[in-house]
Amino acid sequence: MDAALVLFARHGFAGTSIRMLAEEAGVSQGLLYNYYEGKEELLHAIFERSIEEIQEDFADASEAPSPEEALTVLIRSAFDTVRARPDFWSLWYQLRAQPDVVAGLGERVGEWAETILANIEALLTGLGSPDPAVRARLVFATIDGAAQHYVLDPANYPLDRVGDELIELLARPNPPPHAEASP
Amino acid sequence: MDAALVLFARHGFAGTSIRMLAEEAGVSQGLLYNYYEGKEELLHAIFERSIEEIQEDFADASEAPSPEEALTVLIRSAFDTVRARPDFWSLWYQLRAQPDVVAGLGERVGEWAETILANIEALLTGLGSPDPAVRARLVFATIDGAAQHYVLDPANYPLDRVGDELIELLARPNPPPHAEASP
Amino acid sequence: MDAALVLFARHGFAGTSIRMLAEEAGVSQGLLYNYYEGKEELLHAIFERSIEEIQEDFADASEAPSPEEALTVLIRSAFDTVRARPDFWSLWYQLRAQPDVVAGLGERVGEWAETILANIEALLTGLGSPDPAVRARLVFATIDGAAQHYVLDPANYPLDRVGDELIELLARPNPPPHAEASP
Amino acid sequence: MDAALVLFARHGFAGTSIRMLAEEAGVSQGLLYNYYEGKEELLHAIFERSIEEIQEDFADASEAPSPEEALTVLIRSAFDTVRARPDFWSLWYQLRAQPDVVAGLGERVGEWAETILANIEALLTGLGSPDPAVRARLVFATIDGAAQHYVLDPANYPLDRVGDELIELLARPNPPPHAEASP
DNA sequence: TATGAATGAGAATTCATTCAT
DNA sequence: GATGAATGAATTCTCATTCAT
Repeated sequence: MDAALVLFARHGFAGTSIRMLAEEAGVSQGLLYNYYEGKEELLHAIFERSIEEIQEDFADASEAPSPEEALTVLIRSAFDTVRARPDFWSLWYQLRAQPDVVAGLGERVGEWAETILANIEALLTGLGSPDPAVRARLVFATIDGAAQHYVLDPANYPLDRVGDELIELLARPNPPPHAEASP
Repeated sequence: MDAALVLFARHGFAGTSIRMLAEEAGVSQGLLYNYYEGKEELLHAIFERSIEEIQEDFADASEAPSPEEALTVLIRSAFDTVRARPDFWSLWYQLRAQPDVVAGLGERVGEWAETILANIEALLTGLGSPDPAVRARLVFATIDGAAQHYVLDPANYPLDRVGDELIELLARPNPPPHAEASP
Repeated sequence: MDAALVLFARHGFAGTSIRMLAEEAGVSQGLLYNYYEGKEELLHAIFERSIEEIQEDFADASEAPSPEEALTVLIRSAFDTVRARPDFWSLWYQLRAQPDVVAGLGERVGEWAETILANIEALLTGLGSPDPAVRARLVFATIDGAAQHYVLDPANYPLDRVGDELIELLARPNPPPHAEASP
Repeated sequence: MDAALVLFARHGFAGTSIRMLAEEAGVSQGLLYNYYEGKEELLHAIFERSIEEIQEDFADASEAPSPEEALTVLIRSAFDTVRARPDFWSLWYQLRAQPDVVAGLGERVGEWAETILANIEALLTGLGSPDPAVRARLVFATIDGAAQHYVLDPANYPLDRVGDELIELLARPNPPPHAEASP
């Protein structure tokens, strides 16, 4: 699975052949079929495992004492999971636009975006954000974009500092509306 | 090329066969080879054309009177080009992590990220941003993330409102440092 | 036809495509079909023309005053025709072992070997050769072999001197049998 | 490889398709690619094997006690190898004029002509031949020509008798020059 | 006379997959 | 648990040929 994840991430799912997979893993092609029914099932297995791991990464976000800290934790753990599993995320970013592949991946996949978005929105509401729906999308877009930029160049991308900046900017309690009207 | 772009975006480059391309375009498979040496060259041609179109989309960003407005124009035109060519951007988002594909695409491709990032950074510097390098990455990440979220669901994603929010938040002149210290 | 002959000689008949032929001749592929019904017919035409030319090369062999001179003329004209049309002979040497190609070339082709062999045999009989049938094959083999060696390296092969040597050795009247038994 | 050699010899290299090869060998087309990277590599393998076999055929030529016998052995073993491997020689005679095919066949191929020629020349020098360079070419041409004529019609061509005649004529010690001047 | 768009058939090649061992 | 021989289908690509212009 590790070998497969690397190849899928690098050459795409359709661009990776069984021969490549077997070679990278150092086994015969036939052996793959003792463990997985085919390429799709292997992808499936990778997703099952990765989703569980990712859920662990995100597990403790809800225990934070304040929405502010919860948002901070959420952003940090998002970046942590990207750093821990760049190949998986790279693969996901490639595949998520292909409906036929996503469809074969089970229902849970693809829903996490909605879940995370809803979480962010709830937290922003808790923070008194004026337009939490739109701002949640903004935060989510930033997380997603930064994650990808990191994945494209892990050695140089300052993921932490971008994360801190994002938290600084958006995970702060909003001033009450009337404060804005002050001259 | 239009037919190919649609299929590439939907099924991925490797996941689209010559047969599919010919069928979608309503021609014989052989005819494709009269115009392109193969799938790769077709992809190449799509990129050449799209890059030119995109450069037009971004052409007038530098003529804005102030950094504030320039940044606004840049963000808006980024979202405009995504709205105008969602299939191309979807394809690019799928392919940009595959080094062998990107390598065959010419030098210009892949450089635009650096160019845009540098532009943003320069404008933020002009706006007096405290850490323009990091903040530029933040802005760019947000643009990229939002563009992808839009491309994944163009019918429902509130791209404009996210864009406005981003501009509101970040394309504003920064208050001089001592103002922050006020209680 | 000249262009085709060059390509056929260099890449073989089956190894030469219509596209190559059209390119080498500097015309469109379609135009070829205004003049020839197809690749085979083009080959046919090349053979028709070449056979006529070759028959002219050999025409005056029968007018020689003596078998000795006739054989000399025959050998010389054989080498002359090779020198004049190396591409054709190269092509023929490639194709003559392929029954399906030879079959499509008309009856005359392939018979010339028998004709030449019979001529040589008759002349050798005239010269009093002890075993004209075998010796005719020897002479013919030498002509054929030398012709090919010349065709493979026209710049360096001493075709004339090999011809002279062959004439010297074999196109001489044979001494009457009893002379051999002397001393 | 045996099946391929037969087909290559009969229909030419370019004229033999993978399908024909697979059918003749009684395997699927795909299987061929488990063993050879393509038609060219198969040809390559055939040549590698054949060259080794041929070298064995010629191995003992140098141990002959006299140049006369050595030349006899050389001619006989040349004809032996042709008789033993007519398909290979037929194929070689078809291909040797095609530079691109020969180029892909390794350095050894194509050199044997020079080697054999040099051998013959050395032996003829040993026999006191007046112009060994030219006469060696004559002998080699005869061998080559006769071999091809045999290959074109193995059932009827009197290869042995032609060989004997050649040996009789040319593999004899040359009389010292002054003897020729005797009346 | 000449072109180039177009095609269908076939060639070369890759692929996912099976199975006996 | 592991292999490698084997396959059939699909994929990429080439080819000879046609035809409207």
